[in-house]
Amino acid sequence: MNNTQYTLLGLLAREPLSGYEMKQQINSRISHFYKINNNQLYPSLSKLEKAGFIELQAIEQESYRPPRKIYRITASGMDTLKSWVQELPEAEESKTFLLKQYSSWLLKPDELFSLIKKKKEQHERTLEDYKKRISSFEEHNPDVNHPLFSTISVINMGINFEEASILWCDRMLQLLRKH
Amino acid sequence: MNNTQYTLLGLLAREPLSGYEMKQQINSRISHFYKINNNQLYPSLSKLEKAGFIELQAIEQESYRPPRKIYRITASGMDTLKSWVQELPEAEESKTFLLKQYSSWLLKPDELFSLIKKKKEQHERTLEDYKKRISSFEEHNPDVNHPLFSTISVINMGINFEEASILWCDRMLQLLRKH
DNA sequence: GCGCCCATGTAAAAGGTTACATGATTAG
DNA sequence: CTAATCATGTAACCTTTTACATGGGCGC
Repeated sequence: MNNTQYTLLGLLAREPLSGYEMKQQINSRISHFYKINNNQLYPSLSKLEKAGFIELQAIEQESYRPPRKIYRITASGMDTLKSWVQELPEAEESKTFLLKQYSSWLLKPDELFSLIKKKKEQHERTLEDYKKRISSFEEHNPDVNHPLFSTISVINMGINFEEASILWCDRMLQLLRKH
Repeated sequence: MNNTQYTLLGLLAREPLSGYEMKQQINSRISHFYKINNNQLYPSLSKLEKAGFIELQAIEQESYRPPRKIYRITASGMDTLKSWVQELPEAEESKTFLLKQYSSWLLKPDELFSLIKKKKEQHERTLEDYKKRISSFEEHNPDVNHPLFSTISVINMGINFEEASILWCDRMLQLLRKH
């Protein structure tokens, strides 16, 4: 099981869909951080079906058009998806975290709360690391055409990302405290 | 030529290095967004050498240790790297943009300025897209265990990222205006 | 008539991960 | 005596990208 297969499960957890519809949803709704092509889609569906995580619900035929194979998720697929969502990915796998969050509605509020708390701590550690690195350069004020200029600006981008992530975690934790 | 090969060129543009040293630098300095392993490293070095973008500077042998092959970048390698850095990657390739920025010191200040301006516009477009999407859900205040809750929180994460990126672009543009 | 949409799928290639192999030295 | 470091490299596998194939209907 990989990100692609879990992503398909995540869509089917919301509603039954055909392969074609899943591709459309991925390439529109979550296109800013994930894309899929036919060669990942159709073999992945076959694998998920063989593993018993999804099953054919119906084959729709609309006159002249090619038949649409509508899949639905099974109970075992739901369980598999849920335990994947619950695992905190490594710090550098930001894509994976986003994909998991897309199915975070499957978790109990307190499960989601503790997951995001761990996520926040992860970002705080990375932020500390960046700040340590940049502090050793702080005195220098390098010219634009010195390598150090790029080194510093890349670290600054990292700092901005980590701060944005921490902000998001805080907002989520606040929201979840109300429940 | 792929990200891995350009990344190696980017390191050699700063100083001559052995393959082992390149791996160490990647897995420490820029580890938060890029990693490399032996099977990418050594074949890539061979390819870069055959293409004439890098060349052997020396083979250092320190008594008992294995010999170190020190590479340096060629003029044609420098040109290739520079034109790669100058191309704005697609919006979803944030990793690639970071890798390019690591060698942004190669560009003239006004070249870098216009690159970052384009980058900022890209993020503003994506941000608008996210805001449009979320506005259609705004009235709803879904329960934690409704799929819409996850949809909204994922879009919110996207908004935070885009805003952080725009902030970074603004800071860079301000810095570059001084030059 | 040309290209796009629908809807499934496959083939080939490129890119990336994990694990292994060598062999001397040093730190615990 | 075990594990780690230095330094190169290869083998096997998994993932991802690009391109192709079918075939009716629709817009220009």
